[in-house]
Amino acid sequence: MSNIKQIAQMAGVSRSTVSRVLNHHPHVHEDTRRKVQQVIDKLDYIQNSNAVQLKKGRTNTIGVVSPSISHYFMQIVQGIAEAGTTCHYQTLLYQTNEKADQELQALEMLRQKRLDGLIILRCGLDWEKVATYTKYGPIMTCEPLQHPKIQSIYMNHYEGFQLGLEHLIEKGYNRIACTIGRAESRNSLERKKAFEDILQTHNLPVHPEWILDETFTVDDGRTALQKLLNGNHMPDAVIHASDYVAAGMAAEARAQGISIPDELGLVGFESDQSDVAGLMELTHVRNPLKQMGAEAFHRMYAALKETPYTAVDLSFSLTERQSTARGVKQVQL
Amino acid sequence: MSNIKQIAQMAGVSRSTVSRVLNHHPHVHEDTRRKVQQVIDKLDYIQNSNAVQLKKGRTNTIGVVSPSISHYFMQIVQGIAEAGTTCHYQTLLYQTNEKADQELQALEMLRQKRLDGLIILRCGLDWEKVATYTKYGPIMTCEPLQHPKIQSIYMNHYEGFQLGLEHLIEKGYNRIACTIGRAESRNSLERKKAFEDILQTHNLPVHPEWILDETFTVDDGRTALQKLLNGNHMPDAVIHASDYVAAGMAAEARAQGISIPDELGLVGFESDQSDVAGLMELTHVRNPLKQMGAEAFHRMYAALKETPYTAVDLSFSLTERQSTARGVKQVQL
DNA sequence: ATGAAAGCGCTAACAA
DNA sequence: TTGTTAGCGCTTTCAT
Repeated sequence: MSNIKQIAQMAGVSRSTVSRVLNHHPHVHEDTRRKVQQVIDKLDYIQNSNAVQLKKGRTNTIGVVSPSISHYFMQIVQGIAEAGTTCHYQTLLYQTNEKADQELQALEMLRQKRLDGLIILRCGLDWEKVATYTKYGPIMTCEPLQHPKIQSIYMNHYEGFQLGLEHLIEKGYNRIACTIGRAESRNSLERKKAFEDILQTHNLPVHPEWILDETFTVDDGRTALQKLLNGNHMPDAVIHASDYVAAGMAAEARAQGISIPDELGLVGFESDQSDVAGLMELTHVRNPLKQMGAEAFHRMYAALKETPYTAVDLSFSLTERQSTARGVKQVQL
Repeated sequence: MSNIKQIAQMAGVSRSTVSRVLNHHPHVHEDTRRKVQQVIDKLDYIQNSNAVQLKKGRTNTIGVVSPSISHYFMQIVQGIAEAGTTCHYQTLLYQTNEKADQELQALEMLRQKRLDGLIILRCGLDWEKVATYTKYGPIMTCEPLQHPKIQSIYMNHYEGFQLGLEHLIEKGYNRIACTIGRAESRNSLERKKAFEDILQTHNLPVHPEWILDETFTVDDGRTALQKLLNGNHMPDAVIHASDYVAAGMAAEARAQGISIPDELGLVGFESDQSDVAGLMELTHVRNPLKQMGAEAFHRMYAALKETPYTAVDLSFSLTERQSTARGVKQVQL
């Protein structure tokens, strides 16, 4: 392994000059530059970045803390990594499996200066504790959070639900139910609020029994439909917080002989770019996760460079498919 | 930020002694150790790993080159990362999007000593070129490859197809077709060979038109069924190289009023732990990707430590569901 | 059991 | 424009 000293010797210059060539400094004579470059090429020399980093006090690496490698989070990670690459930043992924010790490990890496900054997608740790690490480098999160020391890049799910609801209403559905995920999560509360607000605005009924929480899986979707069927009133449409739940409800509806979209309209919510909605011909709202990751990185970059940065607004989008195609010839699913 | 010098001063010892405490060396007096440790704790000191790495000449980090963040590859990555963590190794993910420059970048990281080793999941580069980098650290791949300098951790897909085929035959299907992916990929060739071998062994017909290649998506599965229906002979079962293709065929069969599993048995192939097979009640063969990742890491670790290691055999498994449940009461999907 | 000192490979003030 | 020099923070012989 060659080093800067050897290059200097062979080129007959000092190490500083080699360093200058390496770092594209101005004020290096063209002849010298060329001579040094020749030796560099000949020896196939490359900088030892440990040494560079030690000297410069940074690593051009940011860490990303993710609870899992589900497509949901990986979309965000991809956004971060792609944006990072263009700015010559590495992305180091810490998959925690929601374990506190894994989360702490990532924080410690920041402290050890192996990371210039940290983006936390989800974290079980107390935020005050996390905040104590901001003295070692900037920390951001993609969870909704209000904290003076931790920036939050986060989408308001109110708007996502609003988009889906307005689509349903436009299509003429007027007895609308919804499924949300964890009852008490911030996203769910926002969805619930959107649900109530939008329906009220349109003078549509809001039945408490039409808000079904703790729904996550395909099976939950099946069960949810049964609950609705056993209730006093049956809605004519359901908006979901997940494509999987929507898919489950679609499958169950088919089993029960309920026609989609005529008797029941369905809107899913894509949060992981699985093909489920396409497979089941489900209209759904899309969460721009990759853009969110890119946004997180750019904010991190600005913080690192102490550069001003204006946050970009991210928005949901809706893809219309068979499950709300009312009045259109129904294709057999 | 405190450093070893400060600790040494405050504890009234030399830097070497602090280093010894830090690295749990023997031959440190218990009193000294305690005294030093107190100062360390008090100052909230932590090693600068750049300096440590510079000194030791390694980084305890291995790189993983993946073409995408699809669940398929991420499963392998997760296996690598989990195994790595237990051995105190970091995993750095390079998502290449199949771009040569991204692949090269990962190789360069190895050369720059930012990585101790590299695991290449997929790579478009010429393997001879890749092999030139083995002088900077061990390189392994999860692609099938015979190369003196690059180890390959790889599963024989012959066995996977065999498993599925034997299941179908056991269930009494005897006119079996198959879909494979890219016609000329190594995996496909192995699958094709398995298909021909197993059927011949059981004296079952092998129609060339029952081998459908270039099938990847849900839509391909739909089209494949139509092709079969338009052919001279209709099989009574189809084994697939992908759950998505199988799902598409299932959906199309339903649309055509073909009963699954009675008129048509279906076996999928899970290569990415999506829920598609579950959603569509598909029997399928599972690829143990995570274990494969773990195996790759352990081999890498052995190479790094120059320790002998015996390769572990990985095997496919089959999950039986509705789509081959012949003779069993059929559940309405 | 402990310390002194050299050096890992590099960068950047400062001097020339 | 180039060289000299002093570190960055740490580990590790070699003495003692």
